[in-house]
This record gives sequence, structure tokens and C-alpha cells, in this order.
Amino acid sequence: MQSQSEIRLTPQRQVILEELAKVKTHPTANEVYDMVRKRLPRIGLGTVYRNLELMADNGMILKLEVGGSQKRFDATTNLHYHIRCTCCGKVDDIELTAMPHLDQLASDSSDYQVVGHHIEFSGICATCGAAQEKAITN
Amino acid sequence: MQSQSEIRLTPQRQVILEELAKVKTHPTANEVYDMVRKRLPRIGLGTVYRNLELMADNGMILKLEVGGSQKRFDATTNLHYHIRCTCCGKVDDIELTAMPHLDQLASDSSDYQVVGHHIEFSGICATCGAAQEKAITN
DNA sequence: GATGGGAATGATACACATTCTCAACCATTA
DNA sequence: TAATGGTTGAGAATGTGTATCATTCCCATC
Repeated sequence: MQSQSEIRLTPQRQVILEELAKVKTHPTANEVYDMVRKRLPRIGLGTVYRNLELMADNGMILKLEVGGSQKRFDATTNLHYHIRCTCCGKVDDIELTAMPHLDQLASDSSDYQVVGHHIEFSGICATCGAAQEKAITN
Repeated sequence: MQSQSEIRLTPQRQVILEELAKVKTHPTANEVYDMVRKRLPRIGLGTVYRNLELMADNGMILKLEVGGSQKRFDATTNLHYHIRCTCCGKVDDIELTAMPHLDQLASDSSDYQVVGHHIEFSGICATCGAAQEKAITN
């Protein structure tokens, strides 16, 4: 997207960025809201949504439109892939070399103007897997 | 998931399946509801959601958790990839050989029990592209 | 230092997709 | 036929995200 070139770094935006950069997970807007509220108790939920969206458009952060009902945000903006736990919804990075050439293939075989791609694996995370084991053996 | 082995094929479920198989698009639950209602005017929206979910769990259809705010459904259950128009939200199949070996790679490099993957390209579809051209030249 | 205009914020209302609840219904079997 | 359990339809409830709008903030200019 990367439409606007510069946005003002208000205190709210700065805190949102910092909190997002602080975690290795891929929090939802609501989770970001909770994290930010510890430092700025009076911030509005709308402000968080608005600024996450704005910063994603600006290329400062990544908006993950993965499965599940919520958008997630990522401070790491280079091309990388994710795995989502179908059980608890958690999203982790996956170590897999990026395949930017896929975009060309897709472009060749469709009448779309391809802008990018994302690979999302799904599975059961270690925690949920262990919980299932436990539930079965009981 | 493919948990339940057999489900009763009620008239509602049959019509949902037939209508879904009839189209090459990837309709949302609401679109399925509209299609089905032409044949079963008294069907409830909840029934459509309930049964789409059920049939997806059963492996009879595919639930696409792609970007955008709505889930989409697909009568084609073999592994294939999609492209979504960031402008109008339309989802099309993309002709690209499936890469089932990716699951193994992901499994090796994470502590998840990997069950599958999906590749989603994003871009501007021909229709939206043409509309943009027009808007600029005017 | 006052001021005026545009951007940003916070509170709230709203829109929308999806799920939940529950009474009525229906098929199946005892 | 009566009992049982799954299924349906209707509407309420939930949850995520967006729009609105009055107020506040920033900052260049006077």
C-alpha cells in the first residue's frame, strides 16, 4: 500500500509502535489496545484501530489478514510466512525461505495485477497438542 | 478436521451442497444463503452457517479463511490456491501446482503439528483495474 | 504570547458477520 | 403410539471493526 509518505509520530502512535515491536507474537487490535492501555490508560479503541490501519498503509507495520475472525499486526515487515493454531488461534512465524518468484507465476496465470502473496500454515501448537494428549489420557 | 464420519443429508443440506457445487466462485455464507433461499425460502440463516461449518468439518466442502472479513466456501476440496482482489474482495482460483511438501518443511522448522497450508495471492482483478484506469483518465 | 486551521483523539453509536439459545419439528426406534 | 435425539427457524447476543463528531492538540503565523 505505502500511500502516505510521512505521518506525524504522536505519543499514541509511538507507544503503539513500541508495544508492537516489543512482542514476538502477532497481536490482534484488541490485544494491542490492552498493551497500550497500560501506558496510556485514556487511549480510545478507535485510535488504536485507526493508527494500526494507518501505519500498515504506510508500510511501517504489517497487517496480517490471516484466517480467523480478527486481523493481526506484525512489526516485522519483510516477507515471511506464518503458522496458525487451529485450536487457540495463536500465530507464529515460520522459518521458510521467502518465495517472491511465486508472484510472477501467479501473474502469468491470471488476469490479476498481482501485488503479493502470503503462505499460512495451520496446525496444532505445542501447548494445545499437550492439552489434547492430557484430555485423552484422562 | 474431518471429525464426524457421517451426517444425515437433510433437504437443507442437500440444497446447500448443490448450490455451492453449481458455482465456480467462492461464495460467503450470506451469498450461499441468498442462493439457497431461492429454492427454500423459509430456510434460516443460522441453518446455513451451521451446515456450512458442519460440512467443512466433515471434509465435504472447503472453508476458506482468507483475508477480508468474511469466510468463504468452496465445493472443490483438493489442494489449490487462491487470489483475492484487494479492491472488491472477489476470490478466484489460481493455476499453480500444489506444493504439499511445504507442510513437511514447516513441520521440521516448528513445534506445531502441521495439518496443511494455504497460499493466498492478493492483487487487483481485471474489473477493478479497468475501473481505476477509467477513474484516472477522467 | 495570541490565534486560526488542519490533524488527531476519545467517546459513542453503528454496521456487519457469526454464534448462541430455544421452542417447535421430524425421523427413527422401542 | 410414545419416547428419544438430532435438526430447524427465528431472533437475540456477541464480537470485531468502522463512522461520526465534538473536543483537543500541534504548529506556523501574526
